[in-house]
Amino acid sequence: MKLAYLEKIPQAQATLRATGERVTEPRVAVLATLLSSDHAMSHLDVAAMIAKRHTIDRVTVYRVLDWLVGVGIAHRIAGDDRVWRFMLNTQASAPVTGKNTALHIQSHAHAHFTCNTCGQTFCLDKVQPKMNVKLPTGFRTTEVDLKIRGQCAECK
Amino acid sequence: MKLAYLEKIPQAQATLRATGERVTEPRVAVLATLLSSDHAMSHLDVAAMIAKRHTIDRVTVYRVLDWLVGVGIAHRIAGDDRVWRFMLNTQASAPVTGKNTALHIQSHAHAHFTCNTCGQTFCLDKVQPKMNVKLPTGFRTTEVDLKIRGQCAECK
DNA sequence: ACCTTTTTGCGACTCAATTGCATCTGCGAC
DNA sequence: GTCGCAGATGCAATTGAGTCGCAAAAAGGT
Repeated sequence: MKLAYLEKIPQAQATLRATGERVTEPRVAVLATLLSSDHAMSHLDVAAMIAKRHTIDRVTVYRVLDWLVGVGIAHRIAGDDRVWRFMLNTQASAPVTGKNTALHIQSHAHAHFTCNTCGQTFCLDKVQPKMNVKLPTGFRTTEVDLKIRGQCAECK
Repeated sequence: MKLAYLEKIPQAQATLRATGERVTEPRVAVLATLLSSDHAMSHLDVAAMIAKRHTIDRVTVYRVLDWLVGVGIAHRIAGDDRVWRFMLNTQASAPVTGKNTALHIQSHAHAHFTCNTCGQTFCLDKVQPKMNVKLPTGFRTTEVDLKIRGQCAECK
């Protein structure tokens, strides 16, 4: 069962406190919103959700979202509509560190799925892409994103 | 050896003629520009390149670029700066058609490399990502993009 | 409760991309 | 060759995501 926004507030506060940074009301609200969502949200999605209960400035939402990315709680996904979407990190979505020309992506490479029908983007934590990618000589890898488009289970 | 813009014009005209659509001067110019580039170009890159010889409206560049994508000659890549970049398709970059839950990406999945230093994006045609991705039940795949970030051979 | 540092809110701004509309042009028909 | 018109272009105005500067507000240690 999916818990709603309000019920996620304590968890959001705890997570924020664990960072050692300031626990502000907008940060709690944004994080609780992300916690209550199973798909990636744009800054506007987040702002609209919060606006049902509090007033919040769109710029603050942008800044909190960026800050969450900076401290490693969330990550951003480039959408096909040139809008950033945000989603919480999980253990399974740690950054991939490559070695040299022959890159062997161990596991935990980052995979996203975007539904062409409903437009929602999901983070495929359980997906373990085993990729054997041979880059041209002299190329070094620091990060890998796998983006899959298609239709989700709801939209078939 | 990399051929320059002017020398690519006949090839551009031939490719356009093959589509059966109108062969206009802006289309030839845009396509010749893409043909003369080894990396992905933004609409502004293209417009600036063409502007050295002809005058062209930015909106026309947008429209021609979109049209090239529509007829299957080029494809667009979402950059981290929310700017679209365009690159010609090659045989090796055909769309991937998935089957069902257990997706087995044969080959020719689309891979791009973006250099964190010089910012250029290359299409990795020679890369044959062998991926074995297991999607959640009910998800169907129509398209796959692999985006790799790091440093290119020039920028080490 | 006080003080310092960090965040927030607000307004103005940037810039890629889009839209509406009038004009022009590629190209098939004659 | 030139005529006609569907389709393409140019221009001006608009949209909308994201950013910046700055003054006011709030977090958290003392």
